This record gives sequence, C-alpha cells and structure tokens, in this order.
Amino acid sequence: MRAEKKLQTRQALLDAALMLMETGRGFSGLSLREVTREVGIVPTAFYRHFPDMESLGLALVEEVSSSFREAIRLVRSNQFEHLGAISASVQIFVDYVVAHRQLFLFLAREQYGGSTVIRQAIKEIQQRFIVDLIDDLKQMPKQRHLNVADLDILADLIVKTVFSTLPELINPADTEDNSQGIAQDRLESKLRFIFMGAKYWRGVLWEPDMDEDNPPSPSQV
Amino acid sequence: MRAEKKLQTRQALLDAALMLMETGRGFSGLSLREVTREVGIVPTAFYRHFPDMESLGLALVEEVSSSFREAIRLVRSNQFEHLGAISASVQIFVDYVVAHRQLFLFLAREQYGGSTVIRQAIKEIQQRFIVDLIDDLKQMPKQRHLNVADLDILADLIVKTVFSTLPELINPADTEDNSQGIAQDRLESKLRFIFMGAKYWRGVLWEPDMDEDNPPSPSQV
DNA sequence: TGTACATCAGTGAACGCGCGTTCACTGATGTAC
DNA sequence: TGTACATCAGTGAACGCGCGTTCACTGATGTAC
Repeated sequence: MRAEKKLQTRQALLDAALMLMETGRGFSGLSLREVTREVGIVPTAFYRHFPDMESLGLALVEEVSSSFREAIRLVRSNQFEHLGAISASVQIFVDYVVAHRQLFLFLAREQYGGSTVIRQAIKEIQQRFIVDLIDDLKQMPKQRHLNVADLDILADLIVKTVFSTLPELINPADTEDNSQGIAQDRLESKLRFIFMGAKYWRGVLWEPDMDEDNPPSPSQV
Repeated sequence: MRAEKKLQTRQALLDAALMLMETGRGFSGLSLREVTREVGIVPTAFYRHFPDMESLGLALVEEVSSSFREAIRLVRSNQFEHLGAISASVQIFVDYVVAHRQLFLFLAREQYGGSTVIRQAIKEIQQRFIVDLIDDLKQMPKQRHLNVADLDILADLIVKTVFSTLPELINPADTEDNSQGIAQDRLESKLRFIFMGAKYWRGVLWEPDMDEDNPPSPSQV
C-alpha cells in the first residue's frame, strides 16, 4: 500500500515533467520546485524519489525507450504479415507515437539539446534501434545485395529520418488541419525514396549520377 | 571608433555564448551574467547590445543562417563544374562546417531544443534551404521525371539528413581517430541512397517492394 | 485481536546563491564653434 | 587648434526572486509479539 502510493507519486513527477515541457521549454529548463508544485507536494519530497532532476530525466529516457520498443514491436509483427508494406508500417508507428505524444515530444526535444548524459542515453536508444533494424533488413530477401556496411548506413538513414520527423508528427502548437496526416504522408514518401535507393544500390563507389550505356537492372533480377 | 568598439563587444558576446555551449549545455542554459563574465564586462553592459538573451540567440541564428548560405553557395558553385558529384559536394560542405564548428554546433543543438522563437527561426533557415534546393534539383536533367511534390519531399529528406548528421560532424567530445572522416563518408553514402532512390522514383503510389515482372528502367532512359 | 514500536513519504522553516533588472554614475570619444 | 558640451559604452551598488538543498519533524502505514 505504501510502496504503491510511492510509485504513484513517482509517476506523477514523471508526468508533471512531460506536461511542463508542453510549454515549449526543454527539460533542462524545468526546475525541481515547479515539478513538485505541479504534482502538489513539497519540494523536499522530491528527494524521496530521485536524487536530482537529471535522474528524473534518465527515468524519462527509460520510459520513452520501452515505449519506442513497443512501437517497433507492433510495426514488426505487422511486417511479417504484409512484408514491406511501408504505408502500413508508418501508420502503425505514427498511431503509437501520437497516442504517446508527450513522451515522444521529450525524445524529439532532447535528442540533441539535452544534457550530455541524457543525450548519450537517447543516442543508445537510437543505436539499439539501428542494430535491430539491421537484423530485420538482413532477413529480407530484397536486401540480399546489401553488405553489412551498406545495411548499417541504410538503417542509420532510416532511423534518423524517423527521428527528425517526430517534431512534425507531434508538434502541439501546430493548429493547421490535418498537419499530422500530411507529416505522416511525407514520412511515408521519404521512406519510399530510401527503400527505392536501397533496391538499386550498387555499393558506395557507384553514383546515381554516373552515366552509363546500360543502366543497372534492379537488384533482385 | 566608438561604434567600431561597440561592434567588437557585441561580437565578443556572441562568441562567448557559442564558447559556453561547448560545455554541452543548450543555449537556454546560459545566463546573461556568465556571458558578460566571459567577455569581461559588467552584467548591465549587456543591455547596451541586446534587450535580453533571447535577442542574442536570434542574432546567433542570423549568423548561422548567413554562414549556412555561404556554405551552400560554395557547394553550388562547384556543382556547376562537376555536376552531381556527391562526394565533392559533401567534402566542401563538411570542410566549411568544421571551419565554423561552434556556429553549427549551435544550429544542431537548438534545431529542436531551443526556445519556441529560436526553434521557429531555425526552421525558417531550413525551409529557405529546401526551397533553394528544389530550384537546383529542378534544373538537373536527371530529376526531370520528378514533379514538384516529389521534389519537395526529396529536398526535405536531403536537408533533414544533412541537419541530423551535423552533431556527428562537429561533436567536440568525440575523441576517436578520424570520427569526423567516418561521419563524412556516412553522410556521403546516405545521400547516394537518396539520389539513387530519386533516380528510380515512380511516384508516391509505387513501392519498391512491389513485385513486378518487368522492373522499371532508370528514369533518364 | 490489541499493543508497542519501526518505517518512511511527505512537511515546513531556513539557508546561501546566482539570477535578471533598476538606477545613478563615470570618463573616454565625438562634435560644434 | 582649443574649448565647451553631448554622447553613450561600460561601471558598481542594490533589489527582490526562485532556486537547490539541509534539517528536524509528523503522522499514517506496516510489522512483531
């Protein structure tokens, strides 16, 4: 009972921090006092849950990490039914992100801007995602012509593209009609460009602008 | 003489802010007092140059904006000699960015994390770059098969890819040998993936994973 | 079940600190004659 | 060229404020017997 109440307060602190970030400030702009004020406890009670604000930030990274993994899990389970359907994958991912808006707002906001420690922790999430994605791509027959180094670049490009699209997907200030739907369509198209590039990839030395008498045929032929 | 001295102090304030960001903090984590302390003037003298820290931030955005345009101008002038040489373009761009490390660190750090006003100002730099890039792409015979909507997505993808690579290119904390050279090679490969995708692009409805009896031939044939 | 004691989440007063901003000022530089 | 006055970048004292953190505390919940 007491331990349960404690966990509730802890979660309230995490939620309060996310909520305060909706004002547009970065996490480092939040003060310990205003977070506890938001929750309705006295500042000193904060220390019953975290040694300092940075630890609370790292707890948020943990939360967004497992949330992100869950989103990927959903996309992946769909992928094995209709393999490679970019549109469906993006739909599932975007739905999940929007349902956890505040958490992914934190991720987008802090990926480059946060404290060194938090930035590093987020970088590790990205890296783990890249590794998972490489494994996935390896198992796709369409990507057989890509070696490990190629796949690494490809996965990196995909992940960075997804991460850089997060702000458009969840920007709370954007009032335009269907701006989120537009962002989703754009993400879809960007991934199509990338996968199209992957399909015809001939290795790092071959440039698409090189002139050839015989253009290459697609890789799977 | 007096006006000249004033400009020098103003520039010293801008440079001090950039220097203090090398500690890893975001711009919003800097205080007016520590910036003036760095320059060696009294806090109240700050107001002779800017009404508040946010205005100094916007002045930095202006600076990085013209710097960025200069970098693009260099890349573009090369492009007309050896059209479409991704490697040479990336080389020129990366050289310029590294030569203006602190300024581009500010850009990378604040593109998502800064105050709403600064974030918006940076977004406008990006947007102007995208528009310029669309114009460039329009004039390339290789991209004739892409309509305006396609080019918009393509330019957006390229710009976001470049912006998301900035931290790797200039991270002051990265001690590994030649980590910058690796980042440069990776950016080059990413752009090759994208341009390869552009070459074989068939419009938003066509997916690279679709099975076909006859794979499409390259666009320029 | 009842009693005595332990635990510990949350309280509230107090602290020293760096902050942004105000104000009247100084003294070197620039201008008018 | 010399003198008298204006300008204004930078000074230094002072302010009130919110901050993070300390400390001794309270009182509800949990445990042992």
